[in-house]
Amino acid sequence: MKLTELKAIKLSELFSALSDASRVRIISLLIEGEMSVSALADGLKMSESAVSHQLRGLRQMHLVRARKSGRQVFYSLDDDHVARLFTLGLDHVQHG
Amino acid sequence: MKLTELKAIKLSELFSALSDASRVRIISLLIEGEMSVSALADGLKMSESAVSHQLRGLRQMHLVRARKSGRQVFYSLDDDHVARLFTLGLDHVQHG
DNA sequence: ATAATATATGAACAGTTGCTCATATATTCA
DNA sequence: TGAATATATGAGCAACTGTTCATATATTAT
Repeated sequence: MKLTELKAIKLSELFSALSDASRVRIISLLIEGEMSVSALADGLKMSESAVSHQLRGLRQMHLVRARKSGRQVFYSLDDDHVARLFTLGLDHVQHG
Repeated sequence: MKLTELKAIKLSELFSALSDASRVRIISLLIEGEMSVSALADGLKMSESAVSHQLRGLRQMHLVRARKSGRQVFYSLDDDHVARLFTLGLDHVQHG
């Protein structure tokens, strides 16, 4: 399969979004449903700042979307490709 | 989905293996079939040293396997999870 | 208005990454 | 044996990453 350099970069950027354990754990929680920044921070025992920084990256990659409600912001997965990549990868890690 | 820290790390390591454009391009060529280091270097216009360094990482992640023949080493994808992750990701990049 | 809460953001810093260059190892050929 | 070829590896370095800390913005409550 011949890949243009641009597509190779885009593809690597997509995988980069999942290339950190903190982000993987964030995704793993969001698979259950939307969650606020502080709920994520609590659940992952990370600082809210660190979570917020990571969410920004995930947002920019269109892997998550934000919904603001009052002073909270609820994040959820942007589309099902994300969950499919996640579970396919998990498959490889667990068995393969 | 509750992930242990260990699985989160393993999963992020898997995605890290695909988080660089050079490695993505290597995988894209290996999807066609096995290829020697120098053929990869030629096809990708990378130095053989750089390709070899990247192949080592991919080998350690069990994404590619090596077959030695004479003084050449032919690399191929280690299992089909790799190709599936690749094409699913490409899907997301092209449409989604 | 002021204070409190939830999130976002910038700077800075340690750790990591991917390359180049030099060198080492392994295999083939003369 | 010695030279040539194919690949691997280590050091070194510039670029990137993920966190913390301090601060900013936005919303709600008093």
